[in-house]
Amino acid sequence: MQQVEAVGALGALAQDTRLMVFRELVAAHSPVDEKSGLSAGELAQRLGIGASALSFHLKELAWNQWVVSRRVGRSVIYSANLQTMQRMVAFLLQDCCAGRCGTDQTLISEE
Amino acid sequence: MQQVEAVGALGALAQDTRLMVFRELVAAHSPVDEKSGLSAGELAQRLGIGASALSFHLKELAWNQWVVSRRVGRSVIYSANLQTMQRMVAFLLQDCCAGRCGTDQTLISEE
DNA sequence: TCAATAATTCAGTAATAATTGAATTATTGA
DNA sequence: TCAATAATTCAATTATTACTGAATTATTGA
Repeated sequence: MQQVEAVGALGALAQDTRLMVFRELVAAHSPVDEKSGLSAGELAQRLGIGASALSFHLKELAWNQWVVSRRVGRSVIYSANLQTMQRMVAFLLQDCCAGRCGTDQTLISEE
Repeated sequence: MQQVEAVGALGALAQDTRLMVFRELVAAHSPVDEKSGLSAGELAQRLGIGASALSFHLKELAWNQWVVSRRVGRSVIYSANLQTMQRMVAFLLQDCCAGRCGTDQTLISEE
């Protein structure tokens, strides 16, 4: 990850609605179940957000790779992309303690 | 960590200058050396930022617990607070996969 | 104490971002 | 094909945020 990408990604999460959406999708996540995730409508209902606003925020999250989407019939299913978390933490701790404290190892458990 | 705190903390890092500052302090970090850190002036020089703007951004980082400061003579020394990173990742992955994928374990190496 | 250094606060300006409702696009079932 | 459902885009408004330079506060060495 690079600086500009990191600023964008952090900004994408730094918003009340988007953070709620992301955490809802993290909870709904499954590394094994291909069908895991929540539709835009389901998210709107659970979190009490207008469809328009939600769509705006989902776009922001998707653009910054926090979520991925796929269409299933009339619905669009969103799911969390946990790899972005790994890459973000690795970026933030790059050169930590000038490399002397070993944080460059794997930071979150693999899927 | 709670939602409002997390939104604030993420927003604090989601800015070009502040992210540079934080990463500079992460690189300068040391878990053992009590005197580790960089003065505001040193940071301003290294990153090419005006003193006024830097002060504004450091305040934001400090408020959100990404950095801590201490006065040493005329200088104020800033250093990264890595515990906030741990707390943030734990918050973001809370209930991950509804608890089935074990990310709730220690996420970054202890200091 | 006084000049110099280090850092922060303040005021004004410019740019960015979130929210709302209406309009639009896409997909499906009858 | 047509009405209904799901989601996104658009336009306008409001609120936040970052930056600059000047003024202020704190600390030290001569």
